[in-house]
Amino acid sequence: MIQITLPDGSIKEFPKGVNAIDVAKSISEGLARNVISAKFNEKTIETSTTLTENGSLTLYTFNEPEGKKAFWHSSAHVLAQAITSFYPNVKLTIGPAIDNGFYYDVDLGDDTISEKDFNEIENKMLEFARGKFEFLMREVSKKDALDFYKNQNNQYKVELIENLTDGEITFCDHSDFTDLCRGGHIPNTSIIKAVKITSAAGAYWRGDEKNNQLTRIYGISFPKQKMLTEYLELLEEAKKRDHRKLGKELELFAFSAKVGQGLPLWLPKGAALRERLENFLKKAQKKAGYEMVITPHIGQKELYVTSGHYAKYGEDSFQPIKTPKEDEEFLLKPMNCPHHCEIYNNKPYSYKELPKRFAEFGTVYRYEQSGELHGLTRVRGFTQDDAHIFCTPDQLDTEFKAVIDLVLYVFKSLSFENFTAQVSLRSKEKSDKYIGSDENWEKAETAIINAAKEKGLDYVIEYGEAAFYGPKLDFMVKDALGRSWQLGTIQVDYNLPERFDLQYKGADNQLHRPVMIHRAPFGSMERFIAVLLEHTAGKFPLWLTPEQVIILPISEKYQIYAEKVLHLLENSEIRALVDERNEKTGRKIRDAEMNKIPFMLIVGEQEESEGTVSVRKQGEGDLGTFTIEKFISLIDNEINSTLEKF
RNA sequence: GCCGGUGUAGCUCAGGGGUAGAGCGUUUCCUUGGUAAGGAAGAGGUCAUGGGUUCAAUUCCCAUCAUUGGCUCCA
Repeated sequence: MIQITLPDGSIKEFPKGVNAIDVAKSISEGLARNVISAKFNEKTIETSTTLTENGSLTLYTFNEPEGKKAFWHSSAHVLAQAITSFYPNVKLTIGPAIDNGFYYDVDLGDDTISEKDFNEIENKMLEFARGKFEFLMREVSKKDALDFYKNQNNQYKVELIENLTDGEITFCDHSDFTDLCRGGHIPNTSIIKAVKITSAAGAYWRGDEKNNQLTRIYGISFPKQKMLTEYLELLEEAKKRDHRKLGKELELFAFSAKVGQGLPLWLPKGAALRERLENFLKKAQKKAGYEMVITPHIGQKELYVTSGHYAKYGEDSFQPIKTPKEDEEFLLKPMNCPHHCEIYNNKPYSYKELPKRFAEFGTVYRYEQSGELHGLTRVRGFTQDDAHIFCTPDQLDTEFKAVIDLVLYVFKSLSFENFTAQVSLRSKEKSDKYIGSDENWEKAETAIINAAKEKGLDYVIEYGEAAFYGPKLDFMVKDALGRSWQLGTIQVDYNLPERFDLQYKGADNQLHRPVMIHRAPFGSMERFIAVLLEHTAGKFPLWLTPEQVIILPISEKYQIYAEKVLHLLENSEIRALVDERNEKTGRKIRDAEMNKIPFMLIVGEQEESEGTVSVRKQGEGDLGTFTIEKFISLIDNEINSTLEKF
């Protein structure tokens, strides 16, 4: 007998050789039916794996992430089987489960797969799934494994196996299909009831663009048809929140092929929205001791040679601007920091004057790869809510934490609760990507990690995500489709102060090197507004929204009263407009609801005679009759309750 | 930049080798109304751009541009 500890702490005895399904059966038949994956002593196992020693066992159904992973990983095997049946010469590479589904990277040689083929792949997968094939793991010697794939001329699997240790190599068989596999499957293929191939895309072998490009086939599968339908509906819903669609509908921004790709045009409503966001941050920054500065959009090439940007990005960037004077070259600024360093260099500083905090809504231009451009989230010209703090090494910790507070304040004011704090460090390998000494890097990395810890941030560490001059603390927020975007960022930099020879005079009457913090709570106005649009589905907080109130006269007779109400609201700094169209009230209400204007004021005979307004709240309905003063204070209260002071 | 998809009216989209359609919006007229679409008539398109094939191209082919799903990249 062996003792199995279950997640609730209970210990049960079983004969040696039981498997996860047997254990599930001992709990309930229903659980046994739904168990699709298991973990034994923190190791993922097959549900059929025989257990021969004491240990703790966790059972997973499709409802748990671990269950989904096994389900989708197993589905990837079936996908590979289906692809192989259509393209016998295909070379399989890797096929993992991902957050939403799975993919398989394959080398199709001269063949191609397009959307037209998805349907028959899905049908084939379901046909195989119905065969109720078990996933059977078996150990294979390194030699046999290599021979198996050398026979198939599959250099990819050979490369994978060469990096594995003999004795730890396993194959998985189901039906007549075999794949190199580490394990973690569902009991059999018949549990896969619904399959959707979602897209096909190019992907480089091992993620390196110097390697062959493979075809990546994405799919998702479910144990119930209904779940697939719901998933597809969810995707449709997410599309409605797409900032590109909302930006067009709400007339916030636009692009023009003539102006150029990745260069957004801000329309009146969008520009006003952006201005309000800027003012919001300026106010908080003023309290936090920042000083606004303004710098030009271009700078001499030499400036970026000094900063190191030219060596790093020069080739792949907007090329230098020439002037009639020979050898004179300017670059569009890709960053504000070099300019701010020169502002610091404008005069000598005593340690008593530090920290200096220079802030600027600085527009920068970066030649992003054409395939990387995406709505407002990835553009070629954008405005950073940038600031650079120059401080003594002693002040670094306090300053860094103060910036974290500011970022958290900004996020809270805009209801971004689901962000991830990411400590972005150097990659452990490719060190030529970075400038500066190891010593400085270590100091900077330690400073960031300590500050994040002390502030109680729930952070993750990502290697290889640092900027080339220093590590970062990034605040990541997801868009409607679950893609992560970096918004706020704080970076510690010991390098640029050296490159620009920044100094201050210390208490010892000696010159010292200041430390620099780069920070942008929004990240960029463009990306921030994009993610904000997707989060709110266009229903911005009242203080931010372009039009707060729309006045709906019941007929043309009440137009004059409507104008009067409008002026009263405008006098109280409320953004309002009158719907003076020749339409019925029902129609005006519908349009205002669709346009997501937070408050509708219906005015007719009754309101005119009483000097009141009839208030309707978007998405909620009739609130009753208010005097204008009372309505104004309703608005003020709502704004004050969402927008705390910094 | 690479691998796919897409580009038709202001917007969303249908169509298809013989130079075009719907809904919404817009304009005009009727209607003057009370909490999610009142009625009628009209205007509006070099079918992204440039080549090619064809008696004939918006439709097929190629290129370019833009856009889009990924990959790579992201100061």
